[in-house]
Amino acid sequence: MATEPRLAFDPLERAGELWEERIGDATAMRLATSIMRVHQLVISRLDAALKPHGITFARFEVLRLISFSRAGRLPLSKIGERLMVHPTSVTNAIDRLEAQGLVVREPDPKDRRRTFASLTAEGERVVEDATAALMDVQFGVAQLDPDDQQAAYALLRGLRQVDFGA
Amino acid sequence: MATEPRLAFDPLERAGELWEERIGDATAMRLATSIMRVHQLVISRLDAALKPHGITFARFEVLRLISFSRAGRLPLSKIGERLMVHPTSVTNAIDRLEAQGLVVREPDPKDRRRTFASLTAEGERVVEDATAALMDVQFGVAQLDPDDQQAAYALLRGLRQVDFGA
DNA sequence: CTCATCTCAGTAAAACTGAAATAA
DNA sequence: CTTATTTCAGTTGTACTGAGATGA
Repeated sequence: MATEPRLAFDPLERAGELWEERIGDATAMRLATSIMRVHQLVISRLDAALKPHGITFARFEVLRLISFSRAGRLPLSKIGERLMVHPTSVTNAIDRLEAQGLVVREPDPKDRRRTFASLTAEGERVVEDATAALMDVQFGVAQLDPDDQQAAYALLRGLRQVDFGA
Repeated sequence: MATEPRLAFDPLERAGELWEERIGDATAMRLATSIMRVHQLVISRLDAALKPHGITFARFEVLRLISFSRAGRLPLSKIGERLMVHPTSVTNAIDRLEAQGLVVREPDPKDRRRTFASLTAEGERVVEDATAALMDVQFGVAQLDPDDQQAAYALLRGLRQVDFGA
């Protein structure tokens, strides 16, 4: 995980200071590098919490999305759209989940280009257990109190304007 | 990049609503998923800005760190410590940068376990051009004004407590 | 001896590109 | 015909594990 060393100073803060000495304003650079680091920390916490359940966070998101669907199944294209991932990434994720016995593919009789994915009984069990495991670690953001979690979400939302008609 | 579809609604907001209907409080989940998405967007903006210069953001960070060093060179172990990446990842990054002619390895005569990395003339040119390119795109966080960039950095810092003696 | 530094070989998960098959 | 959906084959960049060589 490469998180052990724990220096006496904050490496990102230090990088920001050097940047300001040598180059200029470091505000944007500090935020960008902190997003990189926070992502790395949070994803490793989530994947560690999910490891006993045999899935990664990316696959959890697929399972959770299917479990939320009204009909209990979703076309792969819809999964890619909602999760904002490439079609080939969906194919790959469903391949792996199917090999694990957590989802099954079914053809759509009404539109034979389409393939549905739905959860197996085992998939339903895993998604429930995985959900509990993620809530136990507060989704890797436990160091912030709920007000700050909400505030951080609202601020980061501005960086996702491409995701909604803003 | 998988950013084109641009739905009429925000998929993360929708996921949060479903979570609250079906499971419960979605505050932590919303922040965690938004960190994943924002990371994906920012890294793709940074890598796109750097592509004409032949490097990724991860490699840019290595070049920038070396260029900031007093002696113009750093032992690989120091690079890994400051960038908080695994030793084998440093070896790999330096391998690639060396193959590109942007850095050179030199042995440390005082401690022959160590290897220094320093920039070539071409490496110095590339890091300056790349820095300008990143500032042109405001490090991929241009959608936030500087006050919000600063506020977001401060909030995210709480998630990095493992990085400093907090 | 232990410990630090670096490298190597191999693995893994994810994202991408380009191209194709199928069917609406 | 064009377009949508999914898949396939292959590549890339990164991170990891385990092991080893070297030397302080």
